[in-house]
Amino acid sequence: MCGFIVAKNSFKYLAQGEKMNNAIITRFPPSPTGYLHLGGARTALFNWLYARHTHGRFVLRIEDTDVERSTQASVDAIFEALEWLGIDWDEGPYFQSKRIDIYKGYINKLIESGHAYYCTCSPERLEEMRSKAMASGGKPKYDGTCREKGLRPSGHAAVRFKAPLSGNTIVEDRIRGNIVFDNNELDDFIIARSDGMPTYNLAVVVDDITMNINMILRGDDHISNTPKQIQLYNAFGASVPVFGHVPMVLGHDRTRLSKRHGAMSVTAYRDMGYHPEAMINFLVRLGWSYGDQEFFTRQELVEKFNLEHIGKAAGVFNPEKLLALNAEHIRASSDETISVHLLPFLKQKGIHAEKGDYLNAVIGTLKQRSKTFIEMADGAEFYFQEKVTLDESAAVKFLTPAVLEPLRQIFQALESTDKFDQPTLEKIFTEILEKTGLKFGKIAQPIRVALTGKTVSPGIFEMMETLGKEQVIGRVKAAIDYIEKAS
RNA sequence: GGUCCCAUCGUCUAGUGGCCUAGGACGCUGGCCUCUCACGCCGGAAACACGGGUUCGAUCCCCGUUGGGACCA
Repeated sequence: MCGFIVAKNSFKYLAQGEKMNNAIITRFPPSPTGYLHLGGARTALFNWLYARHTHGRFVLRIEDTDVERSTQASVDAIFEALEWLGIDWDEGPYFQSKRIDIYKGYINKLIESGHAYYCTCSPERLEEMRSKAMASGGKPKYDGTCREKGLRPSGHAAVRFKAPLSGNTIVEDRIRGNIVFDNNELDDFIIARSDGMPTYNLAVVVDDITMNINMILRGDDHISNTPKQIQLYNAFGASVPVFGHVPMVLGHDRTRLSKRHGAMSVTAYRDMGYHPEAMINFLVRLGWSYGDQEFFTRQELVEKFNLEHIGKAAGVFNPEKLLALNAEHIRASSDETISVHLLPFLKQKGIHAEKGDYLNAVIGTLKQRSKTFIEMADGAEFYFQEKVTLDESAAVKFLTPAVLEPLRQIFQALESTDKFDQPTLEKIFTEILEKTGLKFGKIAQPIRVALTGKTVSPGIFEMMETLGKEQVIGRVKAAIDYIEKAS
C-alpha cells in the first residue's frame, strides 16, 4: 500500500524531470579580459551553489566576442581560479566566438518576424541627434528614422530591434522584487553592427535561450540591460528565465573594486597561502547570510545556500575578515588536507618534504597558530633543517651560561630515555626541575631556542615528540656547545 | 544629465510591527589561561542616515530628503 504511493510519486517526479521543467540551469559567463576577480568569483559561486543546492545544472560560457581584449591567457586564468575554488561545471565551456553563425541566424529570425530592421543612419547623424537631445534636456535615444522604411540588407546597414513604444517591461527579480521600466525610456537598440557582428545583449539572450538557462544570478550592474533582454526573449517567443541581481563587491572606499584596492584576483589569494574553503566561505557570506552562522564548509554551503537570504546592499571587501576565516578553516581542516595545500609553499622555501606521518605531525603542532599556509611553512622550517639556524638575538638572550647546567641535565635525561612521547617528556622535565629548583619558565625559552633557533614556536613537548629523540638531543647538544664556546 | 538600484556598529551581517535595553562575526580593547606565539574563555566601547506619515505601537510599511552605487551616454 505504502510502496504503491511512493512509486506513484516518483513516477510523477520523473515525468516532470523528462520535460526538464523543474531542473534549475544556471550559468557563469566571464569575459576573458583578465584574471577572475573576487566579484566574478562570487557570482560564479552563487550560480554554482544554487545549481548544486537544487540538483540542477551549471553551465560555463566564455564571452570572448571582444577579440581586442580577450586572451587565451585569461581563459586559462579563469579555469585555474575556478578549479582552485572547486567550482566545476556540467556543460561547456562554450565560446561565444565560435557561435557567431548561431547569433546571425537568430538576428535573421527577428528581421523575418518583423521584430528588427536594417538601419542606415550614419554615426555622425546619430551623434548629432544625441548631443542635440542632451542640450535640450531630452533623452538621447534613437528617433526611429529607419524603423518603418523596410530597408533591405546592405553592406553597411546595422540591425536594430523594434522595441515596443509604450507600456512597461517588468523585471521580476527574485532578490529585489519587481523593477518596472517604462518602455518609453528604452529605444530601438542595435542587435547587429554594420559589420554583421552581434551585440552583447543579443548574444547573451541567444546563448541563454539555446543553453536552456532558466535562472540568471548576476551582478546588479546588469539590471539596466535586463528589460532589453526580456524584450528579446519575448520577440523570440522564448520563456523568460528567473533573474536575481546580486549586489556588487566594493573596495574599502565603497567604490567598485579595482587594482588600487589591493589583490583582487582569486589566485592571488591562493598564492598568499589562503585555503580555498575559506575563500568560498568568505565570498558567499559577503552578501548572503544564514542567521548568525559565520563558518561554513563547502558541503554546508551547498545544503544551506538559498536566494531568500541574499542581501540587497553592496558589500565592502574586508581582507581582515578573510584572514580570520582562513585561520579558522586551517584549524578545522585535517592534517592530510592541509599537507596538500602546504607542500607547494614548503617547496618554495626549498624544503623537500613529502606527505606522510612526519608532515602530518608537524602540521598538527602548527595549525592552531597559522593564519595562512605561508605562515605555516615559515613556522615549519625548523622541523626540516639538519642544523638549527640560531637567531642571533635569541641566542644571546637565552643561551647563557646560567642555563648550561640545567641543559646538561636535560640532555642526559633525554639521552637515556627510550620513550619519547609527551607524557614521558613532561615527567622527565618535572623531575629535573624539582631537583634543580628551577621554574619551567626559566628553562622553556632556552630549550625553544635550542630546538628551533627562534623565540616563537609550538609547545616544547609537542615539538620534541614530533622531532624525535635523535633530533632533539642533537639540537640540545649543539646549544650546550654554543654556550661553552661563547663563554 | 536621464533611468534604475541601495541605506542597521569601522566592516560583513541578524532582524520581516510589539520577543530590541537592537543579536552574532571580524577588527579594536580590558582581563583570565599560559613554556613563547597562538588557540580558548570572560568582559567592554561601537549602529537602526534624516524628516514626515500609517499604526495603540515602528529598525521593520508608505512618501520625501540626503548620501552612496550602477547603467546609458
